[in-house]
Amino acid sequence: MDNVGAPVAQTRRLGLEGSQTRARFIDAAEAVLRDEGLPSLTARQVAAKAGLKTQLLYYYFRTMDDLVLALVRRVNERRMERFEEALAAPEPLRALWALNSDPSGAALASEITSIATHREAIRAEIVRSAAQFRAMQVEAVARLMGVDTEKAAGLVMMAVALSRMIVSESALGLTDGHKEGLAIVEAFLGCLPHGRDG
Amino acid sequence: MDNVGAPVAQTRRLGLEGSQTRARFIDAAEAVLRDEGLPSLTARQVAAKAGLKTQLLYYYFRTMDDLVLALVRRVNERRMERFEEALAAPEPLRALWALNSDPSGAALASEITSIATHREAIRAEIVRSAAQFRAMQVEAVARLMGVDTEKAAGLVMMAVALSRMIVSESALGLTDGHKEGLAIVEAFLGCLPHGRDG
DNA sequence: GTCTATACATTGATAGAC
DNA sequence: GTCTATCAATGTATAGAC
Repeated sequence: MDNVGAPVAQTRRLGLEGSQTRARFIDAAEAVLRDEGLPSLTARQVAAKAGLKTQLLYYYFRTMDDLVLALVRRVNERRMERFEEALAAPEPLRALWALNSDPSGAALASEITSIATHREAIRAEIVRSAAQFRAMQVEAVARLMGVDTEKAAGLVMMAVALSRMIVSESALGLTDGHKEGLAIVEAFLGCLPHGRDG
Repeated sequence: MDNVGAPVAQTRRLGLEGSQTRARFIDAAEAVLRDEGLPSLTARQVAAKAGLKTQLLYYYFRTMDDLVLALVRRVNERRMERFEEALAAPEPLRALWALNSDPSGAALASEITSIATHREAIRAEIVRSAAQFRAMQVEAVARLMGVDTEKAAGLVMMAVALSRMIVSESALGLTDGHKEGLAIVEAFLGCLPHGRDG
């Protein structure tokens, strides 16, 4: 009957998941990660971007890793929502391509991949959500294009790889070969708009 | 006749470019960037990896940005050397594919892209060398495959994008769709080995 | 829920002795 | 060329008042 209802390994209070202030910290973390990059994703810089005190961040998140984890989960949730919206669009394949070609989403995805590569504590969550999203895209492409899963998997790999590279290079002002690369995707996907490059 | 041979805006001494100790710092910076990522690319961690004193780093490089710039230049020089070697190989296209699929090279390229995205002072050098390398690959592929420059540019974009994504995902233990994506590249390149995934 | 105050490690960088 | 000593700024994180 000892310690009934008492937190055991928790010394500090924590804010609730539904809190709006908590969401502001996640918003700020997303903006910092997208605009300034992983090395700038620090408690002080996130708090500054949110217009809140640094110490308040630790009321809502036990550690910085917890904040990053919350950010990763929210990015994935929103991506899933946008994926469902794309499937419901008049031209789902074109909408899926647009989703993958969104510069802000691609920048975030790139930074999150970087986190997965070097931060073990967060890697599993990122890998899990990436695999889930990939599988959903493959299934959708197979259905929409009427091809088998293997063919769809190859097409998705190619389209995602190409769109990521084009977006990240475009952000650097490097556009050589983009038009030509897209021509190949278009030859495969058939129904995509021409002349697109970002 | 004033200030002949005297440094004007330089308050601190600097080591020579040819120095072996300088090279050790660049080696260490490369290892840290590849293995630990950009946030760990600090003067102290680089010096620790090199087995040298942190302050000695500032004898060879005015700032950390100078060290990163020197690293970027050296990575590019070595890549050019490996590119020339690939062209001289018995099967140049296969050798070029292997060069682009080298995990250690791809990891470095990914981190360097991240630097280019967020550090203006270094971006120009990275973009310049990337454009140069891309142009050389396109020219080589056009010649080796007997296709025009535009077709070659598209193939290079696709192959580079796909190899980068496959390498970076493999490092995370994510291999879904890799086999199928490579099957498409192989259909285009024809002479590449089958079943490769790294 | 938010604040002040604080502890303590690490950061980039410099000065000057040897 | 390498060393010791040092700096202000920033990093994560905590304690406790309000």
